[in-house]
Amino acid sequence: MLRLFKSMVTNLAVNKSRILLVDDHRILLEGTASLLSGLEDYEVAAMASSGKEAMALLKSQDFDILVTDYELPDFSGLDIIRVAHSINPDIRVIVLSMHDDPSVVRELLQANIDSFVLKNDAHSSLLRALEKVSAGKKYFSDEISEILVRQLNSPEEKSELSPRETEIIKLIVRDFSTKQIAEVLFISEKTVDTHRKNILRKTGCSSLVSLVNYAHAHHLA
Amino acid sequence: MLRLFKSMVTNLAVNKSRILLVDDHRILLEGTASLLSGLEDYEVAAMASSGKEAMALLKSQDFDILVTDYELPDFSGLDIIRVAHSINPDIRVIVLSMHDDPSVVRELLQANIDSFVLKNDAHSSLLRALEKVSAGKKYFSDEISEILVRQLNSPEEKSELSPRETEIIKLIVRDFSTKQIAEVLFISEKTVDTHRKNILRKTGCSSLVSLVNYAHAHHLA
DNA sequence: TAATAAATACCTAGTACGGGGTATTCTGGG
DNA sequence: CCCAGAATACCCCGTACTAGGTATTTATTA
Repeated sequence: MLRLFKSMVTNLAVNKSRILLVDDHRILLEGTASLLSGLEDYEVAAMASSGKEAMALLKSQDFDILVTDYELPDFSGLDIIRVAHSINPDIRVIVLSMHDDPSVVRELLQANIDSFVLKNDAHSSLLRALEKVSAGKKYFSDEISEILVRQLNSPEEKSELSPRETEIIKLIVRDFSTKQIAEVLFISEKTVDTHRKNILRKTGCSSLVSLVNYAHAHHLA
Repeated sequence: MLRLFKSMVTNLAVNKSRILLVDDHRILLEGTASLLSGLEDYEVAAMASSGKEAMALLKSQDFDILVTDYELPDFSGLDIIRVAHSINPDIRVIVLSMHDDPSVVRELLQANIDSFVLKNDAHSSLLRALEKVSAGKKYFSDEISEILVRQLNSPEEKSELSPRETEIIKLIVRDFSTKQIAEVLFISEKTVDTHRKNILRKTGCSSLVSLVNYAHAHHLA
Protein backbone atom coordinates (compact mmCIF):
# COMPACT_ATOMS: atom_id res chain seq x y z
CA MET A 1 0.00 0.00 0.00
CA LEU A 2 2.76 2.30 0.95
CA ARG A 3 4.53 1.46 -2.24
CA LEU A 4 1.44 2.09 -4.30
CA PHE A 5 1.09 5.51 -2.75
CA LYS A 6 4.69 6.33 -3.40
CA SER A 7 4.39 5.30 -7.00
CA MET A 8 1.66 7.84 -7.49
CA VAL A 9 3.54 10.77 -6.12
CA THR A 10 7.17 10.08 -6.72
CA ASN A 11 9.37 8.97 -9.53
CA LEU A 12 10.02 5.37 -10.34
CA ALA A 13 13.37 5.16 -8.62
CA VAL A 14 11.88 5.70 -5.21
CA ASN A 15 9.51 2.79 -5.20
CA LYS A 16 11.89 0.32 -6.73
CA SER A 17 12.60 -2.52 -4.34
CA ARG A 18 16.16 -2.26 -3.15
CA ILE A 19 17.97 -5.56 -3.56
CA LEU A 20 21.13 -6.65 -1.80
CA LEU A 21 22.88 -9.30 -3.87
CA VAL A 22 25.36 -11.62 -2.14
CA ASP A 23 27.51 -14.27 -3.80
CA ASP A 24 31.16 -15.13 -3.58
CA HIS A 25 31.38 -15.82 -7.29
CA ARG A 26 31.71 -12.35 -8.68
CA ILE A 27 30.99 -13.45 -12.20
CA LEU A 28 27.61 -14.71 -11.13
CA LEU A 29 27.10 -11.61 -9.01
CA GLU A 30 27.70 -9.21 -11.86
CA GLY A 31 25.84 -11.34 -14.34
CA THR A 32 22.77 -11.50 -12.15
CA ALA A 33 22.95 -7.76 -11.53
CA SER A 34 23.07 -7.29 -15.26
CA LEU A 35 19.99 -9.45 -15.69
CA LEU A 36 18.08 -7.49 -13.08
CA SER A 37 19.20 -4.10 -14.31
CA GLY A 38 16.50 -4.01 -16.96
CA LEU A 39 13.65 -4.47 -14.52
CA GLU A 40 11.33 -1.65 -13.58
CA ASP A 41 10.33 -2.73 -10.11
CA TYR A 42 13.70 -3.68 -8.70
CA GLU A 43 17.15 -2.25 -8.43
CA VAL A 44 20.31 -3.92 -7.24
CA ALA A 45 21.20 -1.39 -4.59
CA ALA A 46 24.36 -3.16 -3.47
CA MET A 47 26.40 -6.30 -3.95
CA ALA A 48 28.69 -8.24 -1.66
CA SER A 49 31.00 -11.15 -2.35
CA SER A 50 31.51 -12.18 1.26
CA GLY A 51 29.49 -12.53 4.42
CA LYS A 52 31.48 -9.80 6.10
CA GLU A 53 30.75 -7.29 3.33
CA ALA A 54 27.10 -8.27 3.29
CA MET A 55 26.71 -7.71 7.02
CA ALA A 56 28.40 -4.34 6.83
CA LEU A 57 26.00 -3.29 4.07
CA LEU A 58 22.98 -4.58 5.97
CA LYS A 59 23.98 -2.45 8.93
CA SER A 60 24.61 0.71 6.94
CA GLN A 61 21.75 0.64 4.44
CA ASP A 62 18.14 -0.42 4.15
CA PHE A 63 17.14 -3.16 1.75
CA ASP A 64 13.80 -4.63 0.81
CA ILE A 65 15.07 -7.90 -0.59
CA LEU A 66 18.12 -9.99 0.21
CA VAL A 67 19.22 -12.35 -2.54
CA THR A 68 22.02 -14.44 -1.16
CA ASP A 69 24.09 -17.48 -1.91
CA TYR A 70 24.05 -20.16 0.75
CA GLU A 71 27.66 -21.24 0.44
CA LEU A 72 30.03 -18.43 1.29
CA PRO A 73 33.69 -18.54 2.26
CA ASP A 74 33.46 -16.78 5.58
CA PHE A 75 29.92 -17.11 6.85
CA SER A 76 26.99 -19.34 6.12
CA GLY A 77 24.14 -17.79 4.20
CA LEU A 78 22.17 -18.61 7.32
CA ASP A 79 24.29 -16.24 9.39
CA ILE A 80 23.63 -13.43 6.95
CA ILE A 81 19.93 -14.15 6.97
CA ARG A 82 19.84 -14.01 10.74
CA VAL A 83 21.64 -10.69 10.77
CA ALA A 84 19.35 -9.36 8.06
CA HIS A 85 16.24 -10.39 9.97
CA SER A 86 17.55 -8.92 13.20
CA ILE A 87 18.04 -5.55 11.52
CA ASN A 88 14.89 -5.58 9.40
CA PRO A 89 12.33 -8.27 10.28
CA ASP A 90 10.36 -7.45 7.14
CA ILE A 91 13.17 -8.01 4.67
CA ARG A 92 12.35 -10.61 2.03
CA VAL A 93 14.94 -13.31 1.67
CA ILE A 94 15.66 -15.27 -1.50
CA VAL A 95 18.33 -17.92 -1.27
CA LEU A 96 20.21 -18.76 -4.42
CA SER A 97 22.06 -21.99 -3.91
CA MET A 98 23.95 -24.55 -5.88
CA HIS A 99 22.97 -27.57 -3.85
CA ASP A 100 19.57 -28.95 -3.13
CA ASP A 101 20.65 -30.80 -0.02
CA PRO A 102 17.49 -31.59 1.95
CA SER A 103 19.13 -30.75 5.26
CA VAL A 104 20.12 -27.35 3.93
CA VAL A 105 16.63 -26.76 2.66
CA ARG A 106 15.24 -27.67 6.04
CA GLU A 107 17.67 -25.36 7.83
CA LEU A 108 16.75 -22.49 5.60
CA LEU A 109 13.03 -23.01 5.97
CA GLN A 110 13.45 -22.86 9.70
CA ALA A 111 15.17 -19.53 9.17
CA ASN A 112 11.93 -18.36 7.60
CA ILE A 113 13.21 -17.54 4.15
CA ASP A 114 10.77 -16.50 1.43
CA SER A 115 12.23 -18.25 -1.54
CA PHE A 116 14.79 -20.81 -2.58
CA VAL A 117 16.08 -20.90 -6.15
CA LEU A 118 18.71 -23.23 -7.49
CA LYS A 119 21.55 -21.84 -9.55
CA ASN A 120 20.82 -24.28 -12.31
CA ASP A 121 17.28 -23.00 -12.63
CA ALA A 122 16.62 -20.56 -15.43
CA HIS A 123 16.78 -16.95 -14.36
CA SER A 124 13.05 -16.76 -14.90
CA SER A 125 12.81 -18.63 -11.61
CA LEU A 126 14.59 -15.77 -9.95
CA LEU A 127 12.26 -13.26 -11.56
CA ARG A 128 9.24 -15.24 -10.42
CA ALA A 129 10.73 -15.40 -6.94
CA LEU A 130 11.16 -11.63 -6.87
CA GLU A 131 7.55 -11.10 -7.93
CA LYS A 132 6.18 -13.54 -5.40
CA VAL A 133 8.15 -12.40 -2.39
CA SER A 134 7.42 -8.77 -3.21
CA ALA A 135 3.77 -9.70 -2.98
CA GLY A 136 4.42 -11.26 0.41
CA LYS A 137 4.24 -14.78 -0.89
CA LYS A 138 6.67 -17.66 -0.85
CA TYR A 139 8.33 -19.15 -3.91
CA PHE A 140 10.23 -22.39 -4.27
CA SER A 141 11.49 -23.76 -7.53
CA ASP A 142 10.32 -27.17 -8.69
CA GLU A 143 13.25 -29.21 -7.39
CA ILE A 144 12.96 -27.61 -3.98
CA SER A 145 9.23 -28.25 -3.85
CA GLU A 146 9.92 -31.88 -4.57
CA ILE A 147 12.31 -32.02 -1.67
CA LEU A 148 9.71 -30.46 0.59
CA VAL A 149 7.17 -33.07 -0.38
CA ARG A 150 9.69 -35.83 0.13
CA GLN A 151 10.42 -34.55 3.61
CA LEU A 152 6.75 -34.55 4.46
CA ASN A 153 6.39 -38.09 3.25
CA SER A 154 9.35 -39.34 5.24
CA PRO A 155 9.35 -37.65 8.61
CA GLU A 156 11.36 -40.46 10.15
CA GLU A 157 14.34 -39.44 8.08
CA LYS A 158 14.95 -36.53 10.38
CA SER A 159 18.54 -35.84 11.14
CA GLU A 160 19.75 -36.32 14.65
CA LEU A 161 22.24 -33.57 14.10
CA SER A 162 21.42 -30.07 15.27
CA PRO A 163 21.71 -27.14 12.84
CA ARG A 164 24.86 -25.98 14.54
CA GLU A 165 26.36 -29.43 14.27
CA THR A 166 25.53 -29.62 10.58
CA GLU A 167 27.18 -26.25 10.13
CA ILE A 168 30.31 -27.45 11.88
CA ILE A 169 30.47 -30.68 9.92
CA LYS A 170 30.67 -28.69 6.74
CA LEU A 171 33.50 -26.59 8.07
CA ILE A 172 35.34 -29.70 9.19
CA VAL A 173 34.96 -31.25 5.75
CA ARG A 174 36.31 -28.05 4.23
CA ASP A 175 39.42 -28.72 6.27
CA PHE A 176 38.92 -26.02 8.83
CA SER A 177 40.77 -26.79 12.05
CA THR A 178 39.07 -26.53 15.40
CA LYS A 179 40.82 -23.21 15.88
CA GLN A 180 39.65 -21.87 12.53
CA ILE A 181 36.09 -22.98 13.11
CA ALA A 182 36.14 -21.21 16.46
CA GLU A 183 37.31 -18.06 14.71
CA VAL A 184 34.73 -17.98 11.96
CA LEU A 185 31.84 -18.85 14.27
CA PHE A 186 32.99 -16.53 17.03
CA ILE A 187 32.91 -19.23 19.67
CA SER A 188 35.49 -20.86 21.90
CA GLU A 189 37.71 -23.67 20.67
CA LYS A 190 36.39 -25.69 23.59
CA THR A 191 32.88 -25.32 22.30
CA VAL A 192 33.90 -26.46 18.85
CA ASP A 193 35.62 -29.35 20.55
CA THR A 194 32.42 -30.28 22.31
CA HIS A 195 30.42 -30.03 19.10
CA ARG A 196 32.96 -32.16 17.29
CA LYS A 197 32.81 -34.85 19.91
CA ASN A 198 29.01 -34.81 19.91
CA ILE A 199 29.03 -35.06 16.12
CA LEU A 200 31.34 -38.06 16.18
CA ARG A 201 29.17 -39.74 18.79
CA LYS A 202 25.91 -39.08 16.94
CA THR A 203 27.21 -40.15 13.55
CA GLY A 204 29.02 -43.16 14.93
CA CYS A 205 32.28 -41.97 13.43
CA SER A 206 35.56 -42.44 15.23
CA SER A 207 37.66 -39.83 13.50
CA LEU A 208 37.48 -36.84 11.22
CA VAL A 209 38.48 -39.06 8.34
CA SER A 210 35.42 -41.25 8.74
CA LEU A 211 33.33 -38.15 9.32
CA VAL A 212 34.39 -36.75 5.96
CA ASN A 213 33.35 -40.02 4.36
CA TYR A 214 30.06 -39.83 6.21
CA ALA A 215 29.53 -36.29 4.96
CA HIS A 216 30.17 -37.32 1.37
CA ALA A 217 27.85 -40.30 1.68
CA HIS A 218 25.09 -38.14 3.15
CA HIS A 219 25.65 -35.25 0.77
CA LEU A 220 26.47 -32.88 3.56
CA ALA A 221 29.41 -31.42 1.72
CA MET B 1 15.87 -12.90 -21.32
CA LEU B 2 14.53 -14.55 -24.41
CA ARG B 3 14.09 -11.16 -25.96
CA LEU B 4 17.54 -10.21 -24.87
CA PHE B 5 18.99 -13.37 -26.28
CA LYS B 6 17.22 -12.96 -29.59
CA SER B 7 18.44 -9.42 -29.88
CA MET B 8 21.96 -10.63 -29.31
CA VAL B 9 21.65 -13.18 -32.05
CA THR B 10 19.95 -11.01 -34.63
CA ASN B 11 22.08 -7.99 -33.89
CA LEU B 12 25.16 -9.68 -35.22
CA ALA B 13 27.67 -8.06 -37.46
CA VAL B 14 29.55 -10.32 -39.83
CA ASN B 15 32.84 -10.14 -38.01
CA LYS B 16 31.63 -10.70 -34.49
CA SER B 17 33.29 -13.62 -32.74
CA ARG B 18 30.77 -16.36 -32.15
CA ILE B 19 30.83 -17.62 -28.58
CA LEU B 20 29.50 -20.89 -27.27
CA LEU B 21 28.75 -20.58 -23.57
CA VAL B 22 28.56 -23.75 -21.49
CA ASP B 23 27.63 -23.98 -17.81
CA ASP B 24 25.23 -26.17 -15.90
CA HIS B 25 24.14 -23.29 -13.71
CA ARG B 26 21.65 -21.56 -15.95
CA ILE B 27 21.51 -18.48 -13.79
CA LEU B 28 25.21 -17.97 -14.34
CA LEU B 29 24.81 -18.85 -18.00
CA GLU B 30 22.16 -16.27 -18.65
CA GLY B 31 23.81 -13.68 -16.46
CA THR B 32 27.08 -14.03 -18.30
CA ALA B 33 25.28 -13.86 -21.63
CA SER B 34 23.66 -10.66 -20.45
CA LEU B 35 27.05 -9.24 -19.49
CA LEU B 36 28.46 -10.04 -22.89
CA SER B 37 25.44 -8.83 -24.82
CA GLY B 38 26.64 -5.26 -24.77
CA LEU B 39 29.93 -6.00 -26.45
CA GLU B 40 30.63 -5.07 -30.02
CA ASP B 41 33.16 -7.69 -30.93
CA TYR B 42 31.48 -10.76 -29.53
CA GLU B 43 28.13 -12.43 -29.62
CA VAL B 44 26.87 -15.34 -27.58
CA ALA B 45 25.81 -17.49 -30.50
CA ALA B 46 24.58 -20.36 -28.37
CA MET B 47 24.40 -21.63 -24.82
CA ALA B 48 24.38 -25.10 -23.34
CA SER B 49 23.79 -26.28 -19.81
CA SER B 50 25.16 -29.79 -20.26
CA GLY B 51 28.02 -31.50 -22.00
CA LYS B 52 25.66 -33.33 -24.29
CA GLU B 53 24.00 -30.13 -25.50
CA ALA B 54 27.36 -28.48 -25.94
CA MET B 55 28.68 -31.28 -28.10
CA ALA B 56 25.57 -31.27 -30.26
CA LEU B 57 25.98 -27.55 -30.82
CA LEU B 58 29.67 -27.89 -31.60
CA LYS B 59 28.84 -30.43 -34.27
CA SER B 60 26.04 -28.43 -35.86
CA GLN B 61 27.47 -24.93 -35.77
CA ASP B 62 30.77 -23.08 -36.03
CA PHE B 63 32.11 -21.15 -33.10
CA ASP B 64 35.17 -18.99 -32.63
CA ILE B 65 35.33 -19.12 -28.88
CA LEU B 66 34.25 -21.76 -26.37
CA VAL B 67 33.63 -20.50 -22.85
CA THR B 68 32.97 -23.51 -20.67
CA ASP B 69 32.63 -24.54 -17.09
CA TYR B 70 34.91 -27.32 -15.95
CA GLU B 71 32.50 -29.10 -13.65
CA LEU B 72 29.51 -30.41 -15.55
CA PRO B 73 27.01 -33.08 -14.59
CA ASP B 74 27.44 -35.38 -17.56
CA PHE B 75 30.87 -34.74 -19.09
CA SER B 76 34.03 -33.12 -17.89
CA GLY B 77 34.86 -29.74 -19.37
CA LEU B 78 37.92 -31.53 -20.69
CA ASP B 79 35.78 -33.83 -22.82
CA ILE B 80 34.02 -30.88 -24.40
CA ILE B 81 37.32 -29.17 -25.09
CA ARG B 82 38.65 -32.26 -26.84
CA VAL B 83 35.54 -32.50 -28.99
CA ALA B 84 35.72 -28.80 -29.77
CA HIS B 85 39.36 -29.06 -30.80
CA SER B 86 38.73 -32.12 -32.91
CA ILE B 87 36.03 -30.27 -34.86
CA ASN B 88 37.79 -26.92 -35.06
CA PRO B 89 41.46 -26.92 -34.06
CA ASP B 90 41.52 -23.13 -34.13
CA ILE B 91 38.73 -22.60 -31.63
CA ARG B 92 39.77 -20.50 -28.64
CA VAL B 93 38.96 -22.06 -25.31
CA ILE B 94 38.28 -20.17 -22.10
CA VAL B 95 37.60 -22.27 -19.02
CA LEU B 96 35.45 -20.74 -16.33
CA SER B 97 35.81 -22.75 -13.19
CA MET B 98 34.95 -22.60 -9.56
CA HIS B 99 37.94 -24.46 -8.26
CA ASP B 100 41.61 -23.68 -8.57
CA ASP B 101 42.74 -27.23 -7.96
CA PRO B 102 46.34 -27.41 -9.20
CA SER B 103 45.83 -30.83 -10.73
CA VAL B 104 42.82 -29.57 -12.67
CA VAL B 105 44.79 -26.57 -13.86
CA ARG B 106 47.55 -28.85 -15.04
CA GLU B 107 45.11 -31.12 -16.85
CA LEU B 108 43.57 -28.20 -18.64
CA LEU B 109 46.88 -26.71 -19.68
CA GLN B 110 47.81 -30.01 -21.23
CA ALA B 111 44.57 -29.77 -23.20
CA ASN B 112 45.95 -26.54 -24.65
CA ILE B 113 43.33 -24.12 -23.41
CA ASP B 114 43.77 -20.42 -24.01
CA SER B 115 42.48 -19.02 -20.77
CA PHE B 116 41.40 -19.98 -17.30
CA VAL B 117 39.18 -17.67 -15.27
CA LEU B 118 37.81 -18.34 -11.82
CA LYS B 119 34.15 -17.74 -11.13
CA ASN B 120 34.97 -15.57 -8.19
CA ASP B 121 37.00 -13.25 -10.36
CA ALA B 122 35.30 -10.07 -11.48
CA HIS B 123 33.69 -10.30 -14.90
CA SER B 124 36.36 -7.93 -16.17
CA SER B 125 38.66 -10.96 -16.04
CA LEU B 126 36.39 -12.67 -18.51
CA LEU B 127 36.39 -9.63 -20.76
CA ARG B 128 40.17 -9.47 -20.64
CA ALA B 129 40.30 -13.16 -21.43
CA LEU B 130 38.09 -12.66 -24.48
CA GLU B 131 40.30 -9.86 -25.77
CA LYS B 132 43.49 -11.78 -25.25
CA VAL B 133 42.43 -15.06 -26.76
CA SER B 134 40.87 -13.26 -29.71
CA ALA B 135 44.31 -11.78 -30.32
CA GLY B 136 45.76 -15.27 -30.21
CA LYS B 137 47.24 -14.80 -26.77
CA LYS B 138 46.78 -16.66 -23.52
CA TYR B 139 45.15 -15.26 -20.41
CA PHE B 140 45.17 -16.58 -16.88
CA SER B 141 43.74 -14.79 -13.89
CA ASP B 142 45.96 -13.95 -10.97
CA GLU B 143 45.22 -16.95 -8.79
CA ILE B 144 45.81 -19.30 -11.68
CA SER B 145 49.07 -17.58 -12.58
CA GLU B 146 50.21 -18.12 -9.02
CA ILE B 147 49.50 -21.80 -9.34
CA LEU B 148 51.43 -21.93 -12.59
CA VAL B 149 54.43 -20.25 -11.01
CA ARG B 150 54.26 -22.60 -8.06
CA GLN B 151 54.31 -25.55 -10.45
CA LEU B 152 57.32 -24.12 -12.30
CA ASN B 153 59.20 -23.54 -9.09
CA SER B 154 58.69 -27.12 -8.06
CA PRO B 155 59.17 -29.09 -11.25
CA GLU B 156 59.81 -32.36 -9.48
CA GLU B 157 56.34 -32.09 -8.02
CA LYS B 158 54.59 -32.98 -11.26
CA SER B 159 54.73 -36.19 -9.38
CA GLU B 160 52.12 -38.72 -9.71
CA LEU B 161 51.47 -40.94 -6.79
CA SER B 162 53.37 -44.19 -6.66
CA PRO B 163 51.48 -47.50 -6.45
CA ARG B 164 52.39 -47.82 -2.81
CA GLU B 165 51.18 -44.33 -2.09
CA THR B 166 47.90 -44.98 -3.85
CA GLU B 167 47.50 -48.11 -1.79
CA ILE B 168 48.10 -46.18 1.39
CA ILE B 169 45.69 -43.40 0.44
CA LYS B 170 42.93 -45.94 0.14
CA LEU B 171 43.68 -47.29 3.59
CA ILE B 172 43.76 -43.79 5.04
CA VAL B 173 40.37 -43.03 3.51
CA ARG B 174 39.05 -46.24 5.03
CA ASP B 175 39.99 -44.70 8.35
CA PHE B 176 42.98 -46.91 9.07
CA SER B 177 45.40 -45.28 11.48
CA THR B 178 49.11 -45.17 10.77
CA LYS B 179 49.55 -48.05 13.17
CA GLN B 180 46.89 -50.17 11.48
CA ILE B 181 48.29 -49.48 8.02
CA ALA B 182 51.71 -50.55 9.22
CA GLU B 183 50.20 -53.79 10.50
CA VAL B 184 48.30 -54.73 7.36
CA LEU B 185 51.19 -53.84 5.06
CA PHE B 186 53.84 -55.44 7.28
CA ILE B 187 55.97 -52.32 7.36
CA SER B 188 57.13 -49.96 10.07
CA GLU B 189 54.93 -47.16 11.33
CA LYS B 190 57.77 -44.82 10.46
CA THR B 191 57.56 -45.90 6.86
CA VAL B 192 53.84 -45.31 6.74
CA ASP B 193 54.54 -41.93 8.27
CA THR B 194 56.98 -41.12 5.50
CA HIS B 195 54.55 -42.24 2.84
CA ARG B 196 51.81 -40.16 4.38
CA LYS B 197 53.98 -37.07 4.39
CA ASN B 198 55.01 -37.64 0.77
CA ILE B 199 51.37 -38.10 -0.18
CA LEU B 200 50.34 -34.86 1.49
CA ARG B 201 53.17 -33.03 -0.24
CA LYS B 202 52.41 -34.45 -3.67
CA THR B 203 48.68 -33.86 -3.47
CA GLY B 204 49.04 -30.42 -1.95
CA CYS B 205 46.86 -31.44 0.96
CA SER B 206 47.52 -30.20 4.45
CA SER B 207 45.70 -32.79 6.48
CA LEU B 208 44.02 -36.14 6.26
CA VAL B 209 40.68 -34.39 6.03
CA SER B 210 41.65 -32.60 2.84
CA LEU B 211 43.25 -35.80 1.61
CA VAL B 212 39.97 -37.66 1.95
CA ASN B 213 38.30 -34.91 -0.07
CA TYR B 214 41.07 -35.20 -2.64
CA ALA B 215 40.55 -38.94 -2.83
CA HIS B 216 36.83 -38.53 -3.40
CA ALA B 217 37.39 -35.85 -6.04
CA HIS B 218 39.92 -38.02 -7.86
CA HIS B 219 37.99 -41.23 -7.45
CA LEU B 220 40.75 -42.86 -5.48
CA ALA B 221 38.42 -44.28 -2.90
C1' DT C 1 77.29 -48.71 -14.88
C1' DA C 2 75.60 -44.53 -13.14
C1' DA C 3 71.56 -42.20 -12.24
C1' DT C 4 66.87 -42.16 -10.57
C1' DA C 5 62.71 -43.26 -8.40
C1' DA C 6 60.47 -45.99 -4.99
C1' DA C 7 60.10 -48.05 -0.76
C1' DT C 8 61.99 -48.60 3.40
C1' DA C 9 63.27 -46.69 8.35
C1' DC C 10 64.43 -43.42 11.87
C1' DC C 11 64.90 -38.60 14.67
C1' DT C 12 62.92 -34.45 17.11
C1' DA C 13 59.36 -31.42 18.15
C1' DG C 14 55.05 -29.31 18.36
C1' DT C 15 50.11 -29.39 17.62
C1' DA C 16 45.67 -31.39 17.05
C1' DC C 17 42.50 -34.90 17.88
C1' DG C 18 39.71 -38.48 20.67
C1' DG C 19 37.44 -39.91 24.90
C1' DG C 20 36.13 -39.21 29.45
C1' DG C 21 33.96 -35.92 32.13
C1' DT C 22 31.08 -31.40 34.19
C1' DA C 23 28.49 -27.14 33.97
C1' DT C 24 26.12 -22.78 32.58
C1' DT C 25 22.95 -20.03 29.78
C1' DC C 26 19.18 -19.80 26.54
C1' DT C 27 15.20 -21.00 24.07
C1' DG C 28 10.83 -23.34 22.74
C1' DG C 29 7.01 -26.37 23.91
C1' DG C 30 3.87 -28.35 27.20
C1' DC D 1 6.54 -22.09 35.08
C1' DC D 2 9.36 -25.83 34.36
C1' DC D 3 11.80 -28.99 31.50
C1' DA D 4 14.54 -30.77 27.45
C1' DG D 5 17.49 -29.85 24.00
C1' DA D 6 20.84 -26.90 22.06
C1' DA D 7 24.70 -24.16 22.36
C1' DT D 8 28.06 -22.60 25.06
C1' DA D 9 32.64 -23.45 27.86
C1' DC D 10 36.02 -25.82 30.57
C1' DC D 11 38.90 -30.00 32.76
C1' DC D 12 42.42 -33.98 32.15
C1' DC D 13 45.08 -37.16 29.53
C1' DG D 14 46.89 -40.02 26.06
C1' DT D 15 47.32 -40.87 21.24
C1' DA D 16 47.68 -39.52 16.52
C1' DC D 17 49.01 -36.47 13.25
C1' DT D 18 52.05 -32.54 11.06
C1' DA D 19 56.50 -30.77 9.81
C1' DG D 20 61.29 -30.54 9.44
C1' DG D 21 64.96 -33.55 8.72
C1' DT D 22 68.43 -37.90 7.26
C1' DA D 23 69.52 -42.44 5.41
C1' DT D 24 69.51 -47.28 3.39
C1' DT D 25 68.13 -50.72 0.10
C1' DT D 26 66.02 -52.11 -4.12
C1' DA D 27 64.52 -51.85 -8.81
C1' DT D 28 64.49 -49.64 -13.18
C1' DT D 29 66.34 -47.48 -16.98
C1' DA D 30 69.16 -44.29 -19.62
